[in-house]
Amino acid sequence: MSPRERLIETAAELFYRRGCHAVGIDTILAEAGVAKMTLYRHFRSKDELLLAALRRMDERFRNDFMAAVERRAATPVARLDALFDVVRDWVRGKDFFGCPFINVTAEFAAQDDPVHAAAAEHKRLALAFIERLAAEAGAADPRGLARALKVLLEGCTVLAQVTGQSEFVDDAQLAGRLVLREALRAGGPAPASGAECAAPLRPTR
Amino acid sequence: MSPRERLIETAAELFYRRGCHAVGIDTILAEAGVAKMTLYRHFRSKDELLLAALRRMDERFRNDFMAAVERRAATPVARLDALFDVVRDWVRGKDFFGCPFINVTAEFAAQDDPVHAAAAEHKRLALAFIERLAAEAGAADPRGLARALKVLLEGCTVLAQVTGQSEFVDDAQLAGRLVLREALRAGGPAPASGAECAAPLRPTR
DNA sequence: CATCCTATAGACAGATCGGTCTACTCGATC
DNA sequence: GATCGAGTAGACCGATCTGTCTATAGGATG
Repeated sequence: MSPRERLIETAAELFYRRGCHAVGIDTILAEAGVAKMTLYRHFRSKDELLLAALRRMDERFRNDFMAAVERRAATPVARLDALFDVVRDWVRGKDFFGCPFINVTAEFAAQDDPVHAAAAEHKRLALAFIERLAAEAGAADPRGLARALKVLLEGCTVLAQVTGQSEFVDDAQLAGRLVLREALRAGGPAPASGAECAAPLRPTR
Repeated sequence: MSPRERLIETAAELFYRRGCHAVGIDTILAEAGVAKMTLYRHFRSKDELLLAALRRMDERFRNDFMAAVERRAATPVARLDALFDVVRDWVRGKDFFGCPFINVTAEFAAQDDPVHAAAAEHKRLALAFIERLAAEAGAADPRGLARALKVLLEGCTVLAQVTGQSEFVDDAQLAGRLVLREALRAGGPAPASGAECAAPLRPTR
């Protein structure tokens, strides 16, 4: 792995688990085994390294997330439910420290800050993925359904982070099934595909 | 206002809007107009000042929040809906920088850190308030209803913070009414009080 | 008036911060 | 073999960080 790659990977991990302002450049350099001059040959500043790390996290996170959802369920409706299962696995992991994109906005509160903007862009793309699933599922209002589910997903993620209780994902999933059922009943052209929602309102695991 | 009070108030505001690690002691001292020795006479360290500021924010936040909810609606059911209205007012304000308790967990990720624990305690108390309302509303499962609503509230708060779109509160409120209707239908002893939920599924403002 | 407590102002220490600079090594290419 | 670019090691700079120290002022209480 090239020095540049090692820097981005190491920065992404350290920024995520310790916070951006709490991690110094020297720590990243030591962990990555890279000289300081090499860092500044590739990036203008610490903030640019942070931006690169965020872009990397965005790619990886969305790819992994989408792949996990699609691996877990086959139909669009089932995948909308599987969103919560994937989040559950995530928040239960020992490497879970909340959503990295929410976390950076806590340290870069200004909306027009490039770091904050990168986090907002991630949320926009993640929402678009859910909306695509919602459209495939035949929801009358895919955008509204996606936004409601996204609210539930974000909510259980932060509550799991703050309280340490992954059970909030179960509560979110139950509410999600309610929302899903309603959204598909309202104008779903394929009532048969909604059958999965009539299943018992329990987390799948 | 005593120097101690000025320190706590100033620290609460600065930590909230700029982040804990991004704000230095000297900045707080200058803003509060307090000498450095006075700070260390009242608090052992910066972290203890942060803890005091968090406790202050917890008290004020929950008091203001509960008062706003009770001012806005009279019945328990209506108050459960008004939770979202209060959050909407909050996130639309220019002094909104996300939930301060979520924000500190981004900078103090360790669950056993006192700062993180203070944030978790705040969430526990805030949830208890909603659960009390849910019980008064006659929900068959007050705990489950409260947790579902809390997930929605947290979710729309963080999405408003990251994306800058307060409309996520509307989506959350719509989903909340769905959850509320279902929770009251399941075992509500007072079906009449659930009439408010049969109202049009639109944000009240 | 004397004493005591609180608070102030500001110097100071030791560490760490982001960032720059020089000197050197290594490997590939011409 | 000479050259060049990328990377390394580490000194170095000015700024900033948390926290301690001294000296002094003012107000309340004895």
